[in-house]
Amino acid sequence: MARPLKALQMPNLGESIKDFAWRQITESGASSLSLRKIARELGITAPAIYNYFSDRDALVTALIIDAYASFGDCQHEAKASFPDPGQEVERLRATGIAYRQWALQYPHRYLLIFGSPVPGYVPPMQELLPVMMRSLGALTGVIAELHAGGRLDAHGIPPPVAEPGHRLFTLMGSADPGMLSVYSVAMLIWSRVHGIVSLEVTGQLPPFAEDGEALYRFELDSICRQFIRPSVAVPDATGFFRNR
Amino acid sequence: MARPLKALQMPNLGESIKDFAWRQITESGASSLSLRKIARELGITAPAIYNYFSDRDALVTALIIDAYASFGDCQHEAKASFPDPGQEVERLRATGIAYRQWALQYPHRYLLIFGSPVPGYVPPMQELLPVMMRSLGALTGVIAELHAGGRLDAHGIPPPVAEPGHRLFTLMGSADPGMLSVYSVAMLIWSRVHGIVSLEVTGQLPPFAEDGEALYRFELDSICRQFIRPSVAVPDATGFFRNR
DNA sequence: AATTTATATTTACAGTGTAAATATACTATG
DNA sequence: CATAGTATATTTACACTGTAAATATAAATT
Repeated sequence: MARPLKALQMPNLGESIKDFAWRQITESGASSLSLRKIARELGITAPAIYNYFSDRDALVTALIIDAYASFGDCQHEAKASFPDPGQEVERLRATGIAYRQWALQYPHRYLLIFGSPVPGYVPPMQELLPVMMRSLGALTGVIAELHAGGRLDAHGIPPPVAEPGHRLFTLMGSADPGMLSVYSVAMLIWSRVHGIVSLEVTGQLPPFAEDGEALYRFELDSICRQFIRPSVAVPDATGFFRNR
Repeated sequence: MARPLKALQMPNLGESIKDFAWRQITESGASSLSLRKIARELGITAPAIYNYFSDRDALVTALIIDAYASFGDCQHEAKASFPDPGQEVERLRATGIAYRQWALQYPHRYLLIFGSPVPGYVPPMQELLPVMMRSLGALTGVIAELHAGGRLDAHGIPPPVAEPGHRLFTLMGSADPGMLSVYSVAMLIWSRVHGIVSLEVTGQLPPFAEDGEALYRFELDSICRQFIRPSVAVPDATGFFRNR
């Protein structure tokens, strides 16, 4: 037999391959992903997969893109849960909480994105940049809104080096150079959130600190304390907007 | 031939295997580590390695332990560069700077420790805990010294859950339960430092923020601002030791 | 009806980690 | 000194892996 009748074929084989790949990753980790094993479970031969993915790396890239989509959806949903003006702080906290929840709910997706799990795989940044920017866009969006509302404290933050036309401007949705340090704030917050969550997900926190949730909530609190001014029209003893 | 003359044998074959493994990791990444390739370059056959390492994983564990030793040395040296009483803040900054420098100098060692690079490898925590604790001990030591000098601000920090006899007490070198929140501070600082450095080393910072050094120095500054009180006998307008 | 294209299969190759059996150099013991 | 035991290697073999090449056939197109 060379090719089965269409009636016997599996519909959407491309999606099925990804499904089985995810199942395999979830069961035994991303490192043990095997085209042959996927084919075996799908009842086809291994080279047939090459009709849908030119490479094993192409499959991994497709999985990463899906993971980023799931992650980005989660981030944007969390952000949209506090849509009203004046809810910027709650919006920021919600995206932060959602970050950790998503990572704990889908540790393998998280590790596929932020770890380096698959043997010889090198991520094609050019292809991944759009989905990376979209998911990061939830955070940068919140920060930009805080900035617009005059509640962002970005003093002393080193702005990234970027000439006009740089992708950072398109990410921020603005060509205002003053937005660049706003963007640096997003990177700093991202790195803090990522730091504690990555340690927790990879199991490097548990040997030392058992209660990841408490640590994480403290970290979110101190992030808010550092980068957010108290609400407008609440001057302190020394002056306006001077909470440091 | 079954066994070459001792005169022709390579001395310290066990060490040589690790050397070639490191060279291989440095050249083409930890994921492409191959016993056969090591044996080929060493002029022996692959199974001969099993006389020195029971497993491929055993070899990886040995490499990780070496990497931790290098990392721990670097941390403790940085700490020892400001040994005098009263230099606690400089001591903390020095270990922070050293953390990033070591990671950038030996990215593959860093990734071997903090990433999950080798295919099916699962780290044997019980075996690695001592070297992990030693390298983390530099940071916890500095924090403990800040605490002893009355310059640590740990208010609001959730202490880890630990009954007497827990390894955290041995790590802190004290059975004082009050030291536990001190320990949480170390975890928080570690996670922040790790977050920004891991993004930079894995190349996930560059697409967005080019100048990692500036961001890192800012992060160290804000860490110091958050957790360190101003020096003694410098009361502010509202009272002593009330810098928040 | 003939041709092209899409989707498989079969076969094959080079690579991997590692288990088993085997052979020899070195070391210790009777 | 002879002999047994141990350490260190080789050879062989197995079950995997990703993937390239050639081939065959169903479905779509001309």
